[in-house]
Amino acid sequence: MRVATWNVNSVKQRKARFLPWLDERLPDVVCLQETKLADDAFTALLGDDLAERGYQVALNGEVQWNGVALLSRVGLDDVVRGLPGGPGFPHQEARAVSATCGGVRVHSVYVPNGREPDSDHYRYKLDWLAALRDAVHRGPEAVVVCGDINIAPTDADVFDPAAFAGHTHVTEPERAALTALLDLGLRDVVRDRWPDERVFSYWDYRAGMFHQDLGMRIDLVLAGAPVADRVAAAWVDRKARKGTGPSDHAPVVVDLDTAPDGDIGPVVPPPSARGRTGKLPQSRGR
DNA sequence: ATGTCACGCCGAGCGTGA
Repeated sequence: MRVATWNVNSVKQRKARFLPWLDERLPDVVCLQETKLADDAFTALLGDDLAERGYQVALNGEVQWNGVALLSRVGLDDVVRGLPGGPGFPHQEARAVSATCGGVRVHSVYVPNGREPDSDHYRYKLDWLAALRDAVHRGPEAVVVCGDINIAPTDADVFDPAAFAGHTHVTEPERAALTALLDLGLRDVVRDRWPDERVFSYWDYRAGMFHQDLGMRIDLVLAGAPVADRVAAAWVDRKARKGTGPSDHAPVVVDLDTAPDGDIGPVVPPPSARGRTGKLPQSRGR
């Protein structure tokens, strides 16, 4: 089972990059962040394209900012939108959606940026992370938290720690909030796979930062032990950051080996085995 | 001192967010 997460920075602006990427990488589960689109507009934009490819869709979007999605072709059950009891700014924003896909509880999250240390938005970020921890804590051990976490776990996850001193994404309270989440038994599977490599997932659009590989690793896949033990590959898809019209984030891709009991969840037949339209039933999720 | 994008707004360029 291939799980991918990608902050697309507007799915409307990214459609021409997203669909070819989907057809090349063929992920079974896709977590999207910063879709920047209300749910009806998302469905109008991509509903048919995703149904043709066998994906069910769970959405939590809003008109202008934020927005997350969860796509799955290995089942999409028990969808939860948002973080129950989570904080707002001031209202609850569209930053989380979760569902059970192929036997794994999958969370697609877009953690608040924090803007400036000790700002209202920074405190909101810490509160939001605490609510995420609570939600994961209440759920099963077979869990994966995927998304734009907006925290560089260590100084090795930024191109120059000195350049980030006093800024968000690297402060002790943010890292402590991430550690509290990891302490539930989650593992940062990309760092586990590449312990000593320079691995970034985000590069500012400005100043040729990508070209110089001056980035940060803030898009993470955090897996509970039953999932982390199945990781066969974990990597950042830098190719998706190249060329024209990219997001400022690259996708993170994780392959899971077959579960110990051999249950890989519902299997979607290939297009040739489908009906005349090549389409599968749509998700009933809004 | 954001070398960039993307958003709404309603018709262009500005304020906001990252």
